[in-house]
Amino acid sequence: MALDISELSDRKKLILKAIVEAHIKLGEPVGSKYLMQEANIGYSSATIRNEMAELEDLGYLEQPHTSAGRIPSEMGYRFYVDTLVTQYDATTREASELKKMLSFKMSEIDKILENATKVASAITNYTALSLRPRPSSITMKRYEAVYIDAHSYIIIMIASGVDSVKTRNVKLPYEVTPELISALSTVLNKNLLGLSINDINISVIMNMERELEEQSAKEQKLCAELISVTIKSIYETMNELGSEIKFEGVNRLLEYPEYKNLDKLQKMISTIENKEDIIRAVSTIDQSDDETKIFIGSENMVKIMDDSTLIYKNLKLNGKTIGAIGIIGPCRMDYSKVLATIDQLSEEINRLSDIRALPNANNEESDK
Amino acid sequence: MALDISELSDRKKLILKAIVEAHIKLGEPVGSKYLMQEANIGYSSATIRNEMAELEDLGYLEQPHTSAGRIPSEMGYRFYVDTLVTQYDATTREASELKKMLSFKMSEIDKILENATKVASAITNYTALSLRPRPSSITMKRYEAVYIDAHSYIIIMIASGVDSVKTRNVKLPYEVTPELISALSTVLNKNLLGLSINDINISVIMNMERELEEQSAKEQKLCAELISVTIKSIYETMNELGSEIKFEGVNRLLEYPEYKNLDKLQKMISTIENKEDIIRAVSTIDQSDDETKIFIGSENMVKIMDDSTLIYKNLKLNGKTIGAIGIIGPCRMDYSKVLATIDQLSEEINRLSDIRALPNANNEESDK
DNA sequence: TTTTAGCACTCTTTTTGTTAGATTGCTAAA
DNA sequence: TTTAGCAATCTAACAAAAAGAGTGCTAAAA
Repeated sequence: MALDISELSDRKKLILKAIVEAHIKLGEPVGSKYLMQEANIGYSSATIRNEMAELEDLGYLEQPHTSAGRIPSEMGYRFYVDTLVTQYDATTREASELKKMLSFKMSEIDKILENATKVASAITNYTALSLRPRPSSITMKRYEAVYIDAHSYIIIMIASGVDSVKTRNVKLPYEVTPELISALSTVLNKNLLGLSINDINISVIMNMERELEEQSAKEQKLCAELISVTIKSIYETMNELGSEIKFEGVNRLLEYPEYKNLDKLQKMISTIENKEDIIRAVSTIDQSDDETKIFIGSENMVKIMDDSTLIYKNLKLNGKTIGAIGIIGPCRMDYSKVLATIDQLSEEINRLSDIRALPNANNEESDK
Repeated sequence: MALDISELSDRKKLILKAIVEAHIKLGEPVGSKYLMQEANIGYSSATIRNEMAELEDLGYLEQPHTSAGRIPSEMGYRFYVDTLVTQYDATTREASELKKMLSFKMSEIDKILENATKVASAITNYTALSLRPRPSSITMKRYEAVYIDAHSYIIIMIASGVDSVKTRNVKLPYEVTPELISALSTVLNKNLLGLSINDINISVIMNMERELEEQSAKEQKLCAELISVTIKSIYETMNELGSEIKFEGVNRLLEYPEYKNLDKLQKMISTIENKEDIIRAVSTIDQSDDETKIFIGSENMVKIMDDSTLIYKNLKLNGKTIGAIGIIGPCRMDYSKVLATIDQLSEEINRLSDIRALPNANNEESDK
């Protein structure tokens, strides 16, 4: 099955491309007669038939049943996107609309991702998703511990690069004072700024315990415990921050006949609702990778998502990966349009940095 | 059509009840023969037939077509839940499981609601939803303003009753100092504690402006603007806090034949995805109401949700409404089970207050 | 008077059969 | 090497028939 691309003649490529595009357009198996008449292939249906038979032997096409036309196999789609897809030419109208939709009152990372997802889903008419950056790449640029009462305080964390603010409520089985919490603030900022989840090791923690002890003049055990629960909270927050996934336009799935099969739809919606599977699938992708990734059908994807394609790209802002955006739909997807939309979106977001630099009077929410 | 309940003979009630329950179980129209054999009604099918014909005349039953059995009309369901439903006797096993699932490491309101929704969906096998309390009933017990840089600061708000913490990032077109932001903190806490969204009026705002001016010794215009954007953020946060709605188990919809109709399913999923419609529908319910509300079919519900039932109940913790929980499913719903589950859940949550009172070592996240 | 058995009638669902249409693969001719 | 033509295969669509379910009504039984 592992055949060189060079094995395909130009005519085979032409025919394969025509079949994939016709199938994307119509959603039905395409036959030799249709190809001869509608696609501009200068051969008779018999010739096309022969080529199709060979393409099927090679694994690029499939035949649902004897008297049906051919549909592309996963391998066929893969070949199509890898070599044949002609870049979709986003019309100027669409591009400017996209820019308008995106630039609307945004600055905070969650907002950008949310909006990008909405725009992507609206323009492509497929289900879109967004992901936060991986936990390992998240660092904080500021910590703040706020005393609530003798048995609880709040940690506020501001993530670097993006203005995302997270808070966490910590309850304690022992008593603390406002002074101790304030000292905790100082220690956190002194020791943890810029550290990622992997950088926070025992020696860092030990050091923090010692410093808190010195600063607060409280007993060693109390300080150790306070640092311990605090670190645990920070750890959990960083993890969560790195695995948020959001969907937009789930209902659009229903517009495509491939999900009219309720079993498939059921599985797809479960996958979307549970999220973990998709997060795991996407976690294999290098975060600094600038390429648009395409997973067709069963290609190392979540097993449940056979027959579906995920197109996925990391988003950068000021050179830093702030997350990723993806589109999910049937294998029979308008690849050129989706690819163009995703590329353009990521470009526009990159360009947003200029807007962000300007101070402005909009208040932006930080959490939701 | 507006007939007294007293008009129904006991036998009619018996038969109506049997029909509703059989239809809930089977999902199909039920006929006289089935009732005679399976339900324990001591009459012949002919007698049952006569009664059924009369129940149909009275509006309690419907006949999809001549040779089909009867299905309950909305009015039939309504009568069933109002008078006939025998309280589902949650087995001890189920009850204890429920308690176990609920009590797991919870204290923060979001967690409680999220968990309750999951449990409700899992036990009933329908789609569950949760809502936050209405904006008008939300007050804050603490404000904290944290200086970030000359052009931005963060407001932290802690909602009363529940430990829900919200933060908001505010960007400014003019410069501020740490001292000014600290003064802002003081002013906020002095003036806004315990005030709901409706209580914050012009005179409160004017007073805050004056106090901030005195405290910070900054120029009047700057103080006025700072108060203004801050109030705007607080206002938005309170509003958001009061209209959060979350769903769990959407995929379960697909298990019921009434949603096999893709059109209906499509509408339902859109409704769920857009949320506003449901929020609006539920907003009509008195928040202090302790009753379990049942909306069957077209009864003053979102128009899109014809053929579906929403069961809905406010949740209280320490006597205060902390939100609400609901179940959505087909009209043909296992009412007794759903009602029992919801009632039991709300009771268990009420009882959680005891657990909450104890200090404990768990840290609980506050935002997500 | 109330209940029930029986039966004709209606409508749906399932089955079966038939036909028309689509598409292929193969063969033989161009 | 390409193409025309044709038999073979399969599906989709339609129609007709049969089976099944349930009712309403009538007349007999309790």
